[in-house]
Amino acid sequence: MPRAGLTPDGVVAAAADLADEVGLEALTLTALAERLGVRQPSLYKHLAGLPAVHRGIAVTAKRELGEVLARAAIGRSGADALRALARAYRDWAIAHPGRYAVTTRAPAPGDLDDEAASAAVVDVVARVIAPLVGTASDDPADAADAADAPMAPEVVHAIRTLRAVLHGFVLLEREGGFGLPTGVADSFDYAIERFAAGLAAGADGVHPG
Amino acid sequence: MPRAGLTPDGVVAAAADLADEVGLEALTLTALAERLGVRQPSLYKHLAGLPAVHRGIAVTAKRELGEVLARAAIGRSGADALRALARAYRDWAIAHPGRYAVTTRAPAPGDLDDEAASAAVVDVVARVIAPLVGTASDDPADAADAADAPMAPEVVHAIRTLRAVLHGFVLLEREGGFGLPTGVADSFDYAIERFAAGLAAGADGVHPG
DNA sequence: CCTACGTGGCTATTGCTTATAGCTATCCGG
DNA sequence: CCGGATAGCTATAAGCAATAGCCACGTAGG
Repeated sequence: MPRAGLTPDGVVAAAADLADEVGLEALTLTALAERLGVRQPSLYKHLAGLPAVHRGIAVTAKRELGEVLARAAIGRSGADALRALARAYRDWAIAHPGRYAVTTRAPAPGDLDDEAASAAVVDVVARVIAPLVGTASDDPADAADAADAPMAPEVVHAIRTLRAVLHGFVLLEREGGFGLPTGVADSFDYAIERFAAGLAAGADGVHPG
Repeated sequence: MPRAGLTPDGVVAAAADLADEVGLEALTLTALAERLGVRQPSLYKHLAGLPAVHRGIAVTAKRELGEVLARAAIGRSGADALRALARAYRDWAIAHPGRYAVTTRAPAPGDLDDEAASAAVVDVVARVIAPLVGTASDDPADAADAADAPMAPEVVHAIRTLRAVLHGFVLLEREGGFGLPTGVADSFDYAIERFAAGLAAGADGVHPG
């Protein structure tokens, strides 16, 4: 019996692809082992069970998402960067449903790799959003600062809000939460424009007129 | 062996409570049967398996949520109604995690009860949001109209956006997607205020200044 | 009153899942 | 070239949903 030559990283990579194809719920160790040409218990030589597989997918997926978002925002600023970031997020989530499903899970406390990957994603979003918050100063230096200094509460709120919009939209779209798929892309663009407008409106002025 | 006197509705009610307590993922037929003082296969005399249990929870939960939202919006209008609706949504979702998890699933096509319950929730949201969309006319008649006539695309977009914000926030909060729980309520309020401000800003004016 | 049928609850079983225990053969370092 | 670490295997346990088939409860009909 020749060895299959598996590695933890290889198993995780195969698991991520399989999760994207069949959905995270349908990702079983048996199916994963079959794809790797190996019996199910053999996977335990490389990873400590299904939770470890999920965690592995989460770390690589967060790294990928962080890179995709960063690339999308390169060379753009202001609302333009926000639009590009949002579209890249949605496109990636739709293209990688299995990876995405595990991306929103918080890292286990003390899991440094996972924490770093998660922080990298938040950092990209922070750099795009910080200049848009409140009285919308367009000084690029603000964006750089946002990564180093502790963020202002309003920036934290804005980041969470954007993540909620993005995450909620992707999830509702995927689970068919919207009635017809008609114009979901338009609705998404609308959501991003409204969010940008809301940020630009500043800390006051909720009531129209 | 005396009969336990179960009914489909009773089983669903117990399942909803159990799901809130242990989480939807941990809601097993075995645990549900045990709580009802019955063996697991007996449940099949009343409901066609786990998917039917989920569907039953979904219908009752959507009805409950629709009522809670409607009650919260009574006697309020404009951004006030929006705030009350949003808080009621979040409170209910946090208080009923099991029910909530199944609330966002789309009804099976042709499932009239589920479709009606889902439509009722959307209807409440529509009545609150419609007056706030675009140039924010405050005529209460608009709200009533929104339920009867086909909704304008912008209203559909706005409803979807609000649902995405609410759903995304609740999910990220529950899964610990936000780093520290610090100020999540503040962030939620911020999100709603920004959303309201974005609606009030009208269809144009994305760029600040 | 009392019988007979419908049905609610049961046991037994199947097939799927994750996970562990223990064996063997392979590969690499000394 | 040999010996130890280990990658893969078989066998197996425990928990899950779901089906098949049995039996006793309880009530509708005579």
